[in-house]
Amino acid sequence: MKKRITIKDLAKELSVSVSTISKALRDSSDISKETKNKIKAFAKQVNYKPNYIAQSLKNQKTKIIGVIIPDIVHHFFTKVIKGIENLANKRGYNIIIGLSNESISNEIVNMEMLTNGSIDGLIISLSRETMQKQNYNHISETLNQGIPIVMFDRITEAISCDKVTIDDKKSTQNAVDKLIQNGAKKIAIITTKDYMSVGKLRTDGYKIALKQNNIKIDENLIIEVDDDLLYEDHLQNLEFQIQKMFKTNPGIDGIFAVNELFASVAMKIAKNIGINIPNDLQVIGFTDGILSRHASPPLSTVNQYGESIGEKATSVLISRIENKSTNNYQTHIIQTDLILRDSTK
Amino acid sequence: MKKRITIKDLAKELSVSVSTISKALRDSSDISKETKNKIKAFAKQVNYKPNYIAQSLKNQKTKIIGVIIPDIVHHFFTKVIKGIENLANKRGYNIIIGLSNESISNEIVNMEMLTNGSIDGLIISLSRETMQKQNYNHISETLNQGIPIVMFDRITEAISCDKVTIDDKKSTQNAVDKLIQNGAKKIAIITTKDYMSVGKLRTDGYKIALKQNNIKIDENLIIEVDDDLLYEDHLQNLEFQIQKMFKTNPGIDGIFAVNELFASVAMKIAKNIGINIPNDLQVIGFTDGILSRHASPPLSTVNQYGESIGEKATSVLISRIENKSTNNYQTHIIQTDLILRDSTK
DNA sequence: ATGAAAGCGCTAACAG
DNA sequence: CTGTTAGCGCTTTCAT
Repeated sequence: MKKRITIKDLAKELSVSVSTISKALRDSSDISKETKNKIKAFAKQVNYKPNYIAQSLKNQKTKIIGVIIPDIVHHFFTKVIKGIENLANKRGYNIIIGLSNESISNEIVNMEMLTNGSIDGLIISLSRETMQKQNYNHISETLNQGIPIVMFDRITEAISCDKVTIDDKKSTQNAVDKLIQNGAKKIAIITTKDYMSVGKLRTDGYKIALKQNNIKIDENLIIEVDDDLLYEDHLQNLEFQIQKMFKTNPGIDGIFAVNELFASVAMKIAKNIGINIPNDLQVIGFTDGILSRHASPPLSTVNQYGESIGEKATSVLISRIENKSTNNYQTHIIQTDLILRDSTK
Repeated sequence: MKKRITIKDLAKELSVSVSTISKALRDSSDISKETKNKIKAFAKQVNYKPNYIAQSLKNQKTKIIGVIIPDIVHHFFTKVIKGIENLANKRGYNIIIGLSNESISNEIVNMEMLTNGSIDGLIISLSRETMQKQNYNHISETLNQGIPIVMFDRITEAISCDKVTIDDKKSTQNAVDKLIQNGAKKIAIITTKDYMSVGKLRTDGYKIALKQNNIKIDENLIIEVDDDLLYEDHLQNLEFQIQKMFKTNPGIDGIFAVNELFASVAMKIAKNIGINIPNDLQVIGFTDGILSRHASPPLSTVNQYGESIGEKATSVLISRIENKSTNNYQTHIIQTDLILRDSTK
């Protein structure tokens, strides 16, 4: 285990000052071409690597982006991270990841760890509990500290900052429209509770689509799944709710689900009851993940382009970090697509 | 945007020295209880937060663990990260994530970014290309720099360091045994190329199980899927290979697949050909992901306990970091389980 | 064109 | 018990 070589070591070896070394390595016009070349060559030869921490302290920037998400075992978030990491790396940034596990206290702890000098900016998707309690103090504090934040997916209007999201309402409306065009008359939506921005918006989109097609809204067909049901361990519960839906509302011929899990569970249950998909029942999900592609039949779904969301969030954040541009925050809308597979006609 | 408050500010306000502040905040026995209380109270009042970067520079440790994985859009890795993040946070560490995207050059770039002072230790699962080229210089260099490394899943014997893995051979053997006990006679394995440590080991386990049960090994039943086929975009290719397998080897009544994707694609194709699962064909996969649970029929599979792997890797790494214990590296084997669902009798 | 020196924020040895 | 000081590795202003 050899000691790390520092600028000081180089200076000693080459009998110049540390400032000369530093400047030469950063290509300062102060230094003659000759000296620069000599120093660079030597640095490479002895495999000198600058210490990022020291640079960070001096420059007051770490070239690290913090990313806080509710859950990593989730195809959509994973895609977003991939987009973030990809662009961040290209721009010379690393990403440090914190998981809130849908809990506000975890979210806060993570933010505190990260905002004590470790990161230049933050990309976050709020935890469910945060949205539920509508407590965003930690967010505004961080913003006040001068750390730029970009929110995505789980966003809130209560905070003014850059945001990247999709048009949940319109995307849902399009999907439900498709169901209607395909002949569906009795369309259910399987969604989440109201306080989840996305759940609410998607439900709105569903209602709009029905209205515009003169289908009257039947509240019995709006299934708001309990929170915990999002988790794998609560699958039985989810299944129970969906089973109940089919039982109490015979004749459902279309389902829009706000995520692919709900959609594929609904398909499974429908098939068990003997409902044929897509002939008797058409289903469209949200988020094009592995489940959608491998469900049987393959699930038609709204593709969210998670990687694009991640990339956009990153580019917005980096320009905020580097330009220190003032206010006029924007909400960027990323395009979605309807991918039609065999769960629709 | 208020300026961050530093120890110096506190010192000025309270008319004591910075060292008194520093010591008081770290509960040094040097300082009187009174002073400590006063200082702590004041610090809290003005919301003082230590600057991690400065601490890192001074202490020569960052309390950050680097994690490099081949791909994040992958249930298993995601589970491992969850385990890592969870334990790391509990122990006061953050994790910084790098994705190699299965490429050795990305892996190297990421490692270089991280090992220039940013991290105290590294957890890594090697990229496919790295294993293929058997080029581990970047790994040994990092080790030489004194940065501890823990490898998991995609490990190599060529490097001596701590490792966390499962008993791939034995796990596979058990699974194949089960197939045999259930009456399967003509069992195929869908695996990856030899240079993937896990693929090779699992193939070995398969062979052992057959041998011990006096079934002779038929090389035609060992399907080594091309590398690229692991990727979603190459699904058709994967399907083609599997179709061919069924065509050229009629009467297959058992399949062991080294991951859940291969297993569920195999099931889909089999069903299309009119093969009944599990009556005519029993299937067992590897890694208990979302696909397995939602396949139809639900897939019997070897559970890898990714979170446990992540936690173990983290605890080993942290004790290495904090104890600077010397050599005698260990390879830790994490238990696996056979989860029986409806794809087996 | 080069170097001396101050300082980023914090810690810790040493002195008093 | 408290303070002075040096220093982590690097950047940058200001002299020379």
